[in-house]
Amino acid sequence: MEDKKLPRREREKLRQRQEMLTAALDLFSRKGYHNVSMNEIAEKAEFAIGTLYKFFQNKEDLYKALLLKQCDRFEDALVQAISEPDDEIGKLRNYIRVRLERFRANLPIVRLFLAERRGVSFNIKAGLDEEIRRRYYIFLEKIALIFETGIETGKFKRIADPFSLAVALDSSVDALLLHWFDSPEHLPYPEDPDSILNIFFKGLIE
Amino acid sequence: MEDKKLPRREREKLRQRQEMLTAALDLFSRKGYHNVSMNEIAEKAEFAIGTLYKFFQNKEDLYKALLLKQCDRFEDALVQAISEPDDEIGKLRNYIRVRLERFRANLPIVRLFLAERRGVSFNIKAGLDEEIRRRYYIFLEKIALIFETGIETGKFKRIADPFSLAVALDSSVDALLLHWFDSPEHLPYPEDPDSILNIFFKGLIE
Amino acid sequence: MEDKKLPRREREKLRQRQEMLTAALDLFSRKGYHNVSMNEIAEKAEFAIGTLYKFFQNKEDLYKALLLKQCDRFEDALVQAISEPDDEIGKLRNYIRVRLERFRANLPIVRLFLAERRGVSFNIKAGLDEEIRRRYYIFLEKIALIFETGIETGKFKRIADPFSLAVALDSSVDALLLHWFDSPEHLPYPEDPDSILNIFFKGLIE
Amino acid sequence: MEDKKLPRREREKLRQRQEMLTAALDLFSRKGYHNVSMNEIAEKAEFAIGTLYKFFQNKEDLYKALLLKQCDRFEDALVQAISEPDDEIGKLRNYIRVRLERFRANLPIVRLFLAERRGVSFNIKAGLDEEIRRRYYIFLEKIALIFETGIETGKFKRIADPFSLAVALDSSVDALLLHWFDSPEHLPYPEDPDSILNIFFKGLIE
DNA sequence: AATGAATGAGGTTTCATTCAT
DNA sequence: GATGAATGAAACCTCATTCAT
Repeated sequence: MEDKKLPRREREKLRQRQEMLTAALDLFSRKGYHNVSMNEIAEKAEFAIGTLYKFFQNKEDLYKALLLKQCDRFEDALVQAISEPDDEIGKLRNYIRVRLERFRANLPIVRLFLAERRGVSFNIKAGLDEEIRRRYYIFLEKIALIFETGIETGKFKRIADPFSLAVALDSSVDALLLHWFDSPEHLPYPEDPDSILNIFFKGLIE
Repeated sequence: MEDKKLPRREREKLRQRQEMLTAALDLFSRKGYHNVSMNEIAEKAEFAIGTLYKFFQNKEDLYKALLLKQCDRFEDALVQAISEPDDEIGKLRNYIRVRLERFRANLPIVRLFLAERRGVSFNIKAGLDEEIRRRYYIFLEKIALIFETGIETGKFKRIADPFSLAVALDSSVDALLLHWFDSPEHLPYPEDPDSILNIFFKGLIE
Repeated sequence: MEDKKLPRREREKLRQRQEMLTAALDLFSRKGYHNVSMNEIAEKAEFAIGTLYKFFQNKEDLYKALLLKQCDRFEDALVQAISEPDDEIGKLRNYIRVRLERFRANLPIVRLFLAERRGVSFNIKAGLDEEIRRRYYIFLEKIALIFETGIETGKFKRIADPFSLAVALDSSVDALLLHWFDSPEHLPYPEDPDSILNIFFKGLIE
Repeated sequence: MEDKKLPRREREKLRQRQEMLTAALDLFSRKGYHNVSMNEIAEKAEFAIGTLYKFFQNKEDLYKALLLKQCDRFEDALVQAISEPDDEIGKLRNYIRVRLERFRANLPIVRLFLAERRGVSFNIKAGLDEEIRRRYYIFLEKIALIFETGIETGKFKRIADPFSLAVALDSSVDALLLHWFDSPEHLPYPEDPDSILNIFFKGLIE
């Protein structure tokens, strides 16, 4: 990005911060927040523990920075997926496709998110889960808007309120992908986003 | 139940164990496994720490007992809901209704489950998450069977494979209810199971 | 002994105490003082833990009673061995023979003694080790007396002061027997007390 | 020694480790393994408990390091004592003299060894006692070799097998020195190694 | 600015002992 | 008198955080 414009010192610092976050991400996603020590992270990142604390006030802060950064990347990718000039069905297809890609590339991180989003907000005292849920809600509204538009333009039937549809679709995508990746033997591989979308498009009855 | 038939000593022990589990459930579900200490649980349950260890071999054991017990209760209620002599649509309605009831009564526990079921489950070394996922999978197959039967008897269209339908329905119910309870202002209250079922029944298109 | 004369109640109590001591001896000698719990002893003796505490004020007290009782038995056997109407050499032979018998029958207890007698008096705050060393010293003087008499009657040469001889003989018997029992492959079996006695009788030089 | 050549940091670490071991030795030898807590050791050594654990993985590890280090020092001193160019009698004299010195300087440690070597060794789970007994056995064989050589060169009579002689001599030295130091009033002070050696050299009879 | 040794609060767990029944 | 459930002090050990170098 515009890193080039920063003084060398600043760029160097960003690079170091990045290395710490990368090490932390790997460890957290494999072992969980409480089973990773700051020393472990420092060692993997090849910095002294003191240096780690120069960049992040404490363990929680590091975890928070890590998740929010990943959150950004996911959001960016998904928002782009549903922003491309396409009709509503195309947007939903794009959204599912990007979701699938992200799952494949980042299953460990995805699990971290799900834990924060759904569960007990294990891990952290500060309001990280709040923040993540808030952003998640904002994203869901974007999906809801697709349904809304589709309904208003007559492409979709109004079978439920748009936000509920967004929640249902999104959670189904999550759950189906998790099942596919956890136990591939129970489900056919979703080569095609439509295999998921059809569940909502076709209707079971009539 | 039949506790009355047990000798007084045994009944007393069960009651104590129950009090410990109740205290633990409350704490675990609010703060997460790693942010609750055994001393805290003992104090809340108003027992000495040593007494806690008389009833549960260690912290993990306590957590496991807690979750598996709740798991049993949920399963029983849900299996009963889908076993009543009813047609496929009726079974699904019952299932959603019972789910909703359970959510209302036990939101904290539900969060614990979701954490173990979905992600991370970094909470525990032993294979508790495995066990819970295994049981969850078995339950999903029961739901899948309802779809299967419905399809074979011509009540449902075969818009996707039955297990995928089960996953989608179940995760949607979870997600919708969580949203309803977390932020009631974003969604209409699901007075009627059909408000959820219709998402899958009607079909968005055509 | 004169148990018969005691009232039934008293005899019963003695029998119970005996059972407790037997259980404790087995456990202590196999696992060591600190690796045996009072509950374990109570369970093995088939009494309630409270009953154990009726008989012995605390764990230390139990251990003390146990060791002193065994001490008595050993002493009695050894004192008898050296009291029989025999000359000095015969007495020493008897003494070694009884020692060997005791070793064979009670190696675990013997180890407990040695620990208290030689070592750090691990185990116990109270002066158990003092008491045992005191009694051991008294016994050594009896052995010393044999040497003394033997010297005065011209049977033995005065190659060292009698108490030193007693210490040397006794510790050698201990050490040789321990070696024999621990690693039989390193040493010939002492079929005959003289194989030990000769070390002191014959003299290496001249 | 060559500590001077080590970087300052390393020397500092060694010094700290030494202070911890010294504190631990004093406490263990006075109170026994199970009656000393890690906090106690840390406090006596004037370090935080965490620092103690930086140097030793756990309590057992500390105890082990302590004993094996002392073992080395003793062995070195004794092996040197019997390696000097001297005849067999001279070697034995040297050996007893060094033993006596060590006793005077390190009675507490000696007690720890005796505990591990002789009995119980209930102190520790890991095979520390095995290791110590193994090394002790190897040392005894060196003493036995002196007797063997002395017998073959006609200096000693073959009054018993050489290993038994080694065991008897060594245990007698131990026992006599322990008695001298514990209760000086019972025995003459062994100014001269020969006062012990004569017990084995002269022969009581004939 | 970077380091990493030192810290010590706080976690889990055990077990000798008491005391209400 | 016998019981054994309940107690809680105290043990071992970890790890987030600080600060002198």
